[in-house]
Parts: sequence; structure tokens; C-alpha cells
Amino acid sequence: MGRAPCCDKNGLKKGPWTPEEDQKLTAYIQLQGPGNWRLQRCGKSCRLRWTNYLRPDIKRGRFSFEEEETIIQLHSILGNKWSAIAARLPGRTDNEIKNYWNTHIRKRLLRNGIDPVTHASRLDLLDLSSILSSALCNPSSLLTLSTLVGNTQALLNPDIFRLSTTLSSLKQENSDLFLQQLQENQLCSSLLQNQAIPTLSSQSNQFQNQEEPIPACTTTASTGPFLNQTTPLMLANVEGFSPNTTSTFSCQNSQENFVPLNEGLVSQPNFYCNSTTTTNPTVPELEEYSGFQSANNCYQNFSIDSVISTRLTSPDPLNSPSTYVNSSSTEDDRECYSSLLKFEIPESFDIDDFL
DNA sequence: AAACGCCGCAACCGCCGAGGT
DNA sequence: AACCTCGGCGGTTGCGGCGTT
Repeated sequence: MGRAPCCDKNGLKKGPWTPEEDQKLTAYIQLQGPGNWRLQRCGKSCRLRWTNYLRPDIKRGRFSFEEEETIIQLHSILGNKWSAIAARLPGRTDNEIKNYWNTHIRKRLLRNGIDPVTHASRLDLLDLSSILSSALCNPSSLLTLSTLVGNTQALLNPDIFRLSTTLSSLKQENSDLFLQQLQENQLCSSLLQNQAIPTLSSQSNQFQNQEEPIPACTTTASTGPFLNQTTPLMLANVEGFSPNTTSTFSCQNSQENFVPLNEGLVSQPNFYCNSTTTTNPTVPELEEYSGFQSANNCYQNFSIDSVISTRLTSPDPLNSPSTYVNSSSTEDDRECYSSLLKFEIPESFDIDDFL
């Protein structure tokens, strides 16, 4: 206990590495191989520099969407075992994954109402706007939402409860009008057209029939803490976020039919928004990132995060940042949100009443 | 243009276990 | 058995870049 840092011994150099030092270390390792990390810096520093930066097989650049999903899935099983997670992500280091988790994924999970430690869905963390926007665009989810909220009173947020109950009653009282409004909407019309597209349904049959229980995970994740802790809530959420709904919405620049909502309500729409589809959205592109594609990816099948995260840029593994919507969004983001929420709200629906 | 604050990442720190003496 | 060294790991920090005011 309390041992002095190794770098304090012998006056070894600390701090950022210079290109010359990098060259030296690389040349040394190419000659001698890794190990015996005692050069002009402490062994630890040399080893870290090599494993985290100089190693030739390190993959540089942004994490791809698939990598992100893998990290989340593995984290739900392994916890903060970064080295174990890194071992399953070729070219990525534990340090890189750890940093990415702390700076990106963790925040995103929190925004989406998921505890990043337990991966449990927490309504008290969930952004109310997520629920509202999804519920409004998917009337079939209203009752599910109500059920979800009713079944989780321990976590109940009064705003969410009011939201769900009011939306449910709204749907029941004015279901014809409500559905008509949605169907007349351009985007929701495209939803109805796209529902018959087989490529989506082929790999997400478990979501098609909402009466059917989602099959148990067949991977090793089935025994992990994630499923045990989160399945009930996740199921409820997934029911509300059918892949059809997700695939329907896309970025369009047109502002027609857009009814501005309260700023807070549009801060976090729940649909992937690929920049490549801004003018001509296509189902395959959305499908690619929908999170429902991978049949053997257990986490994706259950992850609310997979469903409600909003991707704004193309997931080019090298250049594209994995940008997700948050409350401090840019103008571009807002433009995207605006088009995402191109529907009309029935007059009887009082937004202010929710807020 | 300058000041300020935020964010991301590289590097460091402290602890632990394995292996050697 | 006790001690030491080393490699490995997760947590934390500090600096530089960038955006905002």
C-alpha cells in the first residue's frame, strides 16, 4: 500500500511521448519484441504507449455502430472488464473502449433512461420527450405505454404517468380521428406502405406479433445480469417501439405539415436519422442501423437504446462520429427533428397539460 | 480577437495477482 | 513465509482542441 509510483524511481521521464520516443520504442520492440519494458521511461509507461497507441494492429478512428452495440452488449454481461471487452473487439484497446464508454455511451444510455451500470431501464432517467414523440407517432404503443407505466409504479414519474394515461384516453376517445390524422401525415403514410417490406420483417418477426413473447436470448448473455434485471421493462419498451415504427421515420428537409412542439418535446426523437437518407430515405439503409438486424445479437433484441437512439450521421467507421441527439442539439439536428415530427396533433390534445 | 467553458483522449495512478528469490 | 518485481487492470486526471460568448 502506498507504494511510490514507479516513474518516481530513477528520475524516469513522464508526460506526453515525443515522436522520437515513439520511434525508439517501436524500433526496440521490433528488434526485441514486447516485454522488458524498461527503457528511458518506466516499464508501465512503455507498455501502455505500445499497447494503446503504437501497436500496428490498432484500429484508429471512430467506433462503428456495430462496435458500439457490441460494447454495450458486452458491458451488460461483463461490466467494467475493459480488457475482456477489448479482447472481443479486434484492433480496439481497453483504454480506448473505456474512454469511449465514459465519454459517449454512458451519457447516451443515461439520456435514454438506462442505468449504465446495471443496464436496467429507469423511468426516472428517461427523457419524457422520448416517450411522447414515440407515443404520438405510434398510436399502438399508447396502451403499451400505459401498461408499462402502470406496472412500474415504483419508478413512476408523475409526468410520465399523466402522459401515458392522457394519451391512452385520447386514443380511445378519438381513435378514428387520431389514426386518420396520422395516416394523412406524409411520414406515417410511408409507414403504412413500408409495413409490407419483407426485409425488415424477416429478421424481426418477434416484434411483429406483439402478443408473442420475445424469445429468450440464445447466447451466453442469457445468463448475464442484464437480462435478469431488465427484461420486464425492456419488453415493455420494445413493444412500443416496433421496427416498423423505427423504419418509418427518416430525415426530410421539408417543413410541410410540421407542427412545432415544445422545444423539450422534440429534443430526443426515437428514430435513426441517417444523413444519407435525408432526401431519399430507403428502408435498407435504415434497416442497417435499426438494431433489429442482427438475429444473434441478444442485446439488440432487447435494447431500448438500440431502438430509441437517433443516429444523425453515416456510421463510417473511420470518419463518421456516432452522433446522437441530445438536448443541446445543433441546428442541423433540430432540422432533422422537425422533419421527424411531421404530424399533426389533434386539437383535443393539450401539450401544455403534460408539461 | 480574447476569454471562457466544455469535451475527448492520452497518460498516469493505485491496486492486485503471479512469479521469482 | 516474506518480500520484491513486474505486468495487468480499472479509475482518474490534465492537457489540448474546439465551440461559444
